[in-house]
Formats: sequence, C-alpha cells, structure tokens
Amino acid sequence: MATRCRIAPSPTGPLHIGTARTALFNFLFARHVGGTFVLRIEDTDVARSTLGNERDILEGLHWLGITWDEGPEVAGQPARGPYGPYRQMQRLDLYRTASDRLLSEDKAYPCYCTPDELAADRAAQEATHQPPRYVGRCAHLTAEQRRAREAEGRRPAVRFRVGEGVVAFDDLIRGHVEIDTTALGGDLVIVRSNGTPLYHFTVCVDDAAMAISHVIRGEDHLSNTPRHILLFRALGADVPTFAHLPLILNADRSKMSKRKSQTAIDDYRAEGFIKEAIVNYLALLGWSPGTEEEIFSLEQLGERFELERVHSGGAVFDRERLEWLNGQWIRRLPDEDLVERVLPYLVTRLEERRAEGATVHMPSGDDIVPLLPLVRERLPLLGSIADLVDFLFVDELAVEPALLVPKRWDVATTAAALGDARQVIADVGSISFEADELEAGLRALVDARGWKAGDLFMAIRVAITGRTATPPLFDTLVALGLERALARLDAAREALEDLT
RNA sequence: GCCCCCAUCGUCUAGAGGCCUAGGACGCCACCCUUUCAAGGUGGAGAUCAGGGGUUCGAAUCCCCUUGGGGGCACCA
Repeated sequence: MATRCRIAPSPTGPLHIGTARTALFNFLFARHVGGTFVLRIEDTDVARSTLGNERDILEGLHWLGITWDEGPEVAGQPARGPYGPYRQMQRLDLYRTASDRLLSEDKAYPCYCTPDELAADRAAQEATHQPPRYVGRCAHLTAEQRRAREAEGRRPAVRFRVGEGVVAFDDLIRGHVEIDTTALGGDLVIVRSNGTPLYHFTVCVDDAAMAISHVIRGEDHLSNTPRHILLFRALGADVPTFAHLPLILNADRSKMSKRKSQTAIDDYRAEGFIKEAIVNYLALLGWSPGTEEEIFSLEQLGERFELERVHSGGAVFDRERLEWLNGQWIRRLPDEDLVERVLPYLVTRLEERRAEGATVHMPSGDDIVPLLPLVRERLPLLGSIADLVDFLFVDELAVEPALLVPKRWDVATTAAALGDARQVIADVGSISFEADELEAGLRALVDARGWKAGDLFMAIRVAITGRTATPPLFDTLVALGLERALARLDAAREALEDLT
C-alpha cells in the first residue's frame, strides 16, 4: 500500500504556525519514506472560509518550501493528482453519495431535532452534571413518524450511529489508545439540515477516497479519532495509521492561540524571519534528531525526519530561540541572496523617512553589497537592517547633542576633539579614504592627546550616525564618504554650541 | 462533569534499566576579544528527572496511584 499523507487546512484564517508545523511534519514524513504528500482544502465552513485566507495559506506553505505532490489548481496552475478535486466544496456529490449509502444501510438516520430541543437537552445534562450527549430522540423513528415531521416542514440533519463497544488504535506517537464509544457524545451529525456535510464526515470520506495511508495531525484530534475510525469502517474503507503530534503552546501552556500569541506565519515573515529559520525551528518543536546538531535545512530534515523521534509532550513556542536560529541562518545566506531579502526592509524604512520630509537616496542592491560584512552578524531579523544603515541614505541627521559628549568628557573637550578629528579625517581622505588609514590617523591623534580611544570614537560615531550602537566606525566612515562625514562632523560641533 | 493524552533545567530537548554525581541548545551571568553594538571563545548559575508506592542487585527510564497541565465532548474545522 502506497504511503500517502496530507495536510487539510481550512481557509477560515491566515496560515497558522500550527498548521504550518503539521504541514511540515507531513511533508517531511512523505519525503523521508518516499511517499506522496497531498494538499486538500477543507472549505465546508462556508460562513468563515475566504479566498483570501486560502491564498495566504497556499502562498505561505509555498514560501516555506513545503510543496505538495497533489493539490488543487492555484493561480493558473492546474490541479495535480488523480484524486481531485482537492477542494471539499467541489466534492459535495461524493459526500452526498456516501451519506445516502449510510442512510440506506441504516448506519445513519435522519434527525429532526431542532436547535432548541438540542439546546434544552444540553442544558438539562449540564444541570445534572452529565456529559453532553445526543439523547437519541430520532434514532428509532418509524417511517410514519418521519413522514409526520417532514410534513411539518422540518428538514432533517443526518446522524451517524456510533454504536457500542471499545475502539482501539495504535498511534505512531502515542502507542495503543482505547476509547469506549459511550464517551463519544452519542450519534453525531454528519450532514447539516441544509445539506452541507460536516468536518468529521468529510475528512473520512476524503481520506478514504484519496487513499490516505497516514493521518498525521495535531493532538487536538486524538479524541476525535474513534469517531473517524467508526466512520471509516462504516464506509467500508481501510482505516489509516494515525500519528498525533504534540500541540504548540502559548507561554501559559494552553493550546497556541491568536489571543495569546502571534500565530500568523505571515506576521513572522513581515518581521524579517526567514523561511529557513522558521522551518528549522518548527521541526525542532516536537522532533529532535537524537544528536546535538540543530541547524537543519529543509532538505536535511527530509533525510533525517522520523515520526518515531517525535515526542509526545506539548511544546511552548519560544520566540527567542526562533530569533537565534534566524540569526544563524541569516549568517549563512549567500551575499546576493541576503541583499535581495534585506533590501525591501531598508526601502520601507527610507520611504517612511521620506514621508516625514527627509531627503533620501534610495539604495540599489549594489549599494548594499559592500555593507554586508558590516551588518551580517548584526541581523537577528531582516528588518534590523534599517537601524543599522539607514543614516547612510538620509541627508538629514537628527543628533541628540547630549549624546555627542562621552561620559568622561565635557562639552568643550568634545567640540575640540571633533575639530581635531575632522582635520585628521580630512587629511587622510585627501590621500586615501580607507578604514585602516582612518584608524591609524585617529589612534595617533588619541595618543598625542592622551585620550581614551573609545571616547573619541564614540563622539565621532554619534556625530556621523546619530546613534551609540552602530556597525564598526571606520567602515562606517568609508561607507558614508569623505564629504558627508566632514559635513556631519561640522554639524555636530555646531550642535554642541547650543549646549554651552 | 465525562473521556483521552502528557509530565527531565525558565524554554526547546537528549535520555529507550547500569555509560546520569542527568548531556546539548536558547535565554541569563561572568570573563576573554573589542572603538560601540553584535558575532565568536571560555566558564558559571540553573532539573532531589512532579510526588508517592512498587518491580529489580540496580530506575529519569517498567507498573500502579496521586497531583498538575493540556486536549476533546457543536447542525466549527
């Protein structure tokens, strides 16, 4: 039997961290065993599903490099795979056929209960501390009773007979699990009274129809599994193998949610997390290689990943660790690649500056390449580029005068020192404007005056960048250029006059 | 309430009876490097393996109970 697994996202929200992780594990599993990875859209919740969400999910997965072997048509690309269509709303006739069959075999029955009746049942059960459960009012109606209800104009839902007994299965991650059907809440609705099918039913019909051999999903579905097994059996289908992944948790250890955590992949992407880091981090959330390695590309993960090495406890999402991995991966990117990824963030910052009225020089990739050695080790996020180099591309530099004065110096000393430094820099610049030359000249000045190098360098740093934390000073001077460096030093001295 | 799952440093985890006076990583602290910030290097604090019973010559590892946490119990997915 061919190994086939799937991710079945519901377009009721943008791509969620948890969905991405489940997709990743399915993808890696398929890669590792040479199986087929299927993507199916579960859009039967028409009220909440949107096309925008669907696009966000598909694009997000694609961006991460999680590609599927079979799936629906997207953006001009035709659907792929022999089991289509891969959108549930296009498979309604299949569910209809399946439910008709269950109905005719009396494995399911029409239920005429009204929402009010069901709510009353539940309230009564709650009052007596009973678990919620369908009371079975319509389970054994005679043909005549059904006709009577139809005559009243009631539209029936379809309920699946759960039956009695214990359902057992062997979960690849959790081992042997047994659940008594009495704990299942009674017969479940598989088709709404408006004719649209429900999740528990559609997953089983589709997994069966698409010959899914391995269902790898979140632990939140563990309790639903017996219901699914019963449905597979009723449908006359093979029961797939299950593997329930540990949940990703909020800091308080509850299931990760939008309320308590940042859950949209796209938000992380916008901040400047790169796909390599996200994939790497997500894989390590629940899976471990069993060695002390931790930097893995998507391809390497595919080689190493095994469900047997997924452990069963939930995992708190740790943004600090993600950031660390992000820095690791950013350091590993080739120059051209890094430039391309970082440029949009710089441009966005500069556009903001321009909107504020600043004169801005929009950089091209070629302008960024020489800066790479200065910033590469300083980028926890792609977006961090802006704070590091924006002052190179903006004419107006807002310098806080007080910042110019090092702790050990007073205003007069600082002003004089900046004047001396200006002279040295101008002299060096007239010959060759290079980092080594600048450093030698300025250190000589420091020695001649008996200063601490750090004091002079900090004063210059603030004068030319407006900041106290920057890439290395001499490289920054070179990147700025002689003329602008001198101009900023002059402006700084003028600013100091206001302090006296 | 009922059912199911889970339980090793703050966090992610290694550990599948003796190799564990529990290893790694993130974060944290210190030192080194150093013009700032990073990065890197070295060292450190940090887990009586939730608690209690067993089984065994021997248990973080197996069993049971307790506790704690989580998930599920919709005409949501």
